[in-house]
Amino acid sequence: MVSPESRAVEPAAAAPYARVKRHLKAGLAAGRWPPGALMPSEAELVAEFGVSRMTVNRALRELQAEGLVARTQGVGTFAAPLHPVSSTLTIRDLHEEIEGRGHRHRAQVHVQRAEPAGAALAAQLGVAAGSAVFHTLIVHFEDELALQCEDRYVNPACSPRYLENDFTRITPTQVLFRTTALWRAQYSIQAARPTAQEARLLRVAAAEPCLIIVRRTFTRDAAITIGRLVHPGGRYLLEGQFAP
Amino acid sequence: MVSPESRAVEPAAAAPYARVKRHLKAGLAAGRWPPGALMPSEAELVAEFGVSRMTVNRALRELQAEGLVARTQGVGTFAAPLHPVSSTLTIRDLHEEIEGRGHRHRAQVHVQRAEPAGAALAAQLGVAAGSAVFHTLIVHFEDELALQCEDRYVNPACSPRYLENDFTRITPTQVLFRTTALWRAQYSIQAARPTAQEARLLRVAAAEPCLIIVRRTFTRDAAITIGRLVHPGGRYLLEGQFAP
DNA sequence: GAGTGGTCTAGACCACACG
DNA sequence: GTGTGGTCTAGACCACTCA
Repeated sequence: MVSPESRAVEPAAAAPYARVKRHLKAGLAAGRWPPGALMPSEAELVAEFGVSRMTVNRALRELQAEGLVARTQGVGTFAAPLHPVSSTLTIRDLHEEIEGRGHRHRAQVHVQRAEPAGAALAAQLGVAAGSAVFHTLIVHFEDELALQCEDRYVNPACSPRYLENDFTRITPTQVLFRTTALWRAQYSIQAARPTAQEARLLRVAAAEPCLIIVRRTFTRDAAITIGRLVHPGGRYLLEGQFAP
Repeated sequence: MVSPESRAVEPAAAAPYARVKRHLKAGLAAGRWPPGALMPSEAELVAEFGVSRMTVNRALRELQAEGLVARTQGVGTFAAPLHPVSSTLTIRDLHEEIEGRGHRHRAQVHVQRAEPAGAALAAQLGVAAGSAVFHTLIVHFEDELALQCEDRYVNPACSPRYLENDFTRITPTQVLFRTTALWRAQYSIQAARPTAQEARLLRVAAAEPCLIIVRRTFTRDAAITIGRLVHPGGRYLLEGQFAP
């Protein structure tokens, strides 16, 4: 029963499900329904907004997906505790990031070959110990300043032609995105000193604090690659945001 | 037309929308529909699975929310480029994290008072320069090993009774979660040397690489708090996962 | 049993993009 | 115009929880 005119009056939240969502979000932000509190049932919202239950259900389902409410069948909908603050961290391709800043990206390739895998590496990549894996060691520069040392091992089964690329023109990340079906990624971030080799390649002091990201990516059943990304401290900042 | 018996045979994906979703996810993982490829339309999936359009629509909408497909009205559904690999990074409350490992958490409170805010800090917290803000400086130990130095400023308007807490018993994070309606968080992560004071408090060498997280949280319109969390390198590892 | 969420349907109207 | 996704409805059946 919403006339087109009334839509024109409030274009910000034309869709009924969005209106319901916005109303609930605003209430949560305002501190009505403190964490754990029982929120209105679907039936109540149906009556309040004069929409169908499916519409209300969609609003609540999306709030649940966003982690703002918790729902239990047979019990009700509750304001989420908000405890585990999960943030979205975007790891962009370095080339895009540098060019995005209007600077020039240059890559220096130090290693690009197949090597027999040691036991630990073979286990991590899920290949037989001693079998050949691809290895690249590349230093990325932003306007002549070393920004990242990228030491990467690739499972040949996932990207057989990996080594044929010219890594001064395309980054390993880009290659792997294009040739494999990424399924899962796992990473850890820590601060540490670079290895002697890394310090030399990055042209920093051996004691320079570095941000070290170890990242493993997988298809559904196999490991694609494991990479160690070393950034000189102060030259790199990971940034993230979280908004409900 | 799915009989109850056929459900019993495959309990893993009883719900039709989940079956459609699973089918599409599997196809994406298998490399059918490479990034950018046009995927089946809603009408085609309706015919293929013998379900209603709303059901198919829900499956596709959820895949879109998960970043696996991109949809454009009037055009179609496409396999997502997968380019911006966003990962979910969970910053847990330190107390829970330590206890979760079966260790003991102890907090040493060095500063707990109101202070006049300098210009820069006042601007970040959105208060008048020189007005009082709450300041806590706390070192967190895991079994007598310093794990984090937490230097935090709090907007008094958001948590007026902040200073009344016993921070050896409850962490600032917990207090703020309970007393404010968190709305948005923004953080940056980098590797650097600790300040002289931080090194002393953490009992590490001045040159020890540290993982430094600067985190600001906001309600909808005001800044709640800004915190600088310093972790001695090697004693802390941020971990994250990304799975479609 | 009453109330809750979980899900599905069959049809509908709309906005949009493209040839 | 045709095909696409975006959305809504009115009703339905089910599973679950709690008193």
